[in-house]
Amino acid sequence: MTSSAHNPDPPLPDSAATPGVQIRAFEHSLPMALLRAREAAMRQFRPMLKKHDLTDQQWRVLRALTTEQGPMTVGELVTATFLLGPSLTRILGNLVERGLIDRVVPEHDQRQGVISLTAEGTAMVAAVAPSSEATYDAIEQHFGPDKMLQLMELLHQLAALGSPEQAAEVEATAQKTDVQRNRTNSQ
Amino acid sequence: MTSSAHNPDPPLPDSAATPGVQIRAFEHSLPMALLRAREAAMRQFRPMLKKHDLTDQQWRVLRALTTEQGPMTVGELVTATFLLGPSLTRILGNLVERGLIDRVVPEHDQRQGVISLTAEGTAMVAAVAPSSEATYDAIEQHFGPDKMLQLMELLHQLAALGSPEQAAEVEATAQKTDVQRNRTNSQ
DNA sequence: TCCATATACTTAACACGTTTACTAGTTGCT
DNA sequence: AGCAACTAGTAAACGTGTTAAGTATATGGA
Repeated sequence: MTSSAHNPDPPLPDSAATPGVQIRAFEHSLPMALLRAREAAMRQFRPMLKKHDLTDQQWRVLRALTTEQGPMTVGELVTATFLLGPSLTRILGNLVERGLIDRVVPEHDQRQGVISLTAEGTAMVAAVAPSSEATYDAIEQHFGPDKMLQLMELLHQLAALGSPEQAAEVEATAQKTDVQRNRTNSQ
Repeated sequence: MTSSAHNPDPPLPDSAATPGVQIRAFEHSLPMALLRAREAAMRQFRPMLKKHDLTDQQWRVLRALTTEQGPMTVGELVTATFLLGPSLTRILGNLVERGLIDRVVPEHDQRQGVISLTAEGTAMVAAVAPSSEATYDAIEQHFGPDKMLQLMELLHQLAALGSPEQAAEVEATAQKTDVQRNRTNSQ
């Protein structure tokens, strides 16, 4: 298994099925690399969460309620947990049913829902947190703390491309390139 | 803890809700950082895919059939696309219905399904690929080609932690740490 | 030959991701 | 006060993620 220096295949190999179409292999796909890396990381956490019957996302909600101090509105949870509204609605419903969180409607704005941990929710977090932190540390230790810092920094910078302004810029660049490609490639 | 280089806030701030529980903020969560970064990247691709009525995953399947030359078994597609079997079953059903792929059962092993692109599927790939490549290039250009290389390398290394052996090692380390924590932390 | 075991998928069930449309409550303007 | 515009969250519909269980075919012995 000499996984050798690097890539044994050329960046954009021609395909037998569609000779004219150039398309990069998955090894060179950024979203794919991010997906695989995340899966590798999550694989370390999931068994532990499963013991407590928690999904990744349910755990994210409980964590957010612990980290940010105290109760939060649904909207605040959306940004804190990086979940979409409709997903969060379902997750909160589930967690309320299980008695891990409470939900109240404040008088000053009856549209909102304010979510807080119950005693049971707090106990659940206390039960899971140590293993969760231990897993983080283990990953960091095996991967290398220096590389971990580097990686986190790059990821944060990449995530910034998702901001509306930057995303628009990227798209504009892409469309220019796309047109050029079509000019040289088609016919 | 080597990670004190440049973080403005302390690694593990205490929480008001649960004074005893130490838990890191999402900014220091690797899976979260990976998720955000991937979302930022995918946000650039999705509008284009949507024009052709393709989901990320459907596009992954078409790409795999183009990149790896020619027909592939369902099992090969599972590893190539990093999709799970049950998801792939549904996706293939969808793509067959839409006439983008064909499916045949080889005589030498009637359990398998062999998938190949139809002419329409090939046309679809040809229609999408240029924009897809243009988007890759635009992201790379805005992020910086040097940083992109660095990031991809780190991601590949991190993904290696997902291999069964390495994952087991990490888990062992985590459990040791977990026990220590419980010894020192709990009452 | 026969049968236990393994392989290659598929089905089923439940949870989340994503988009679109909707409802209820709030705010601002007249 | 009265009504348009906005905000917070939910409902619905469709597709994927994940696990467990099921089906059909292959394979390796006894």
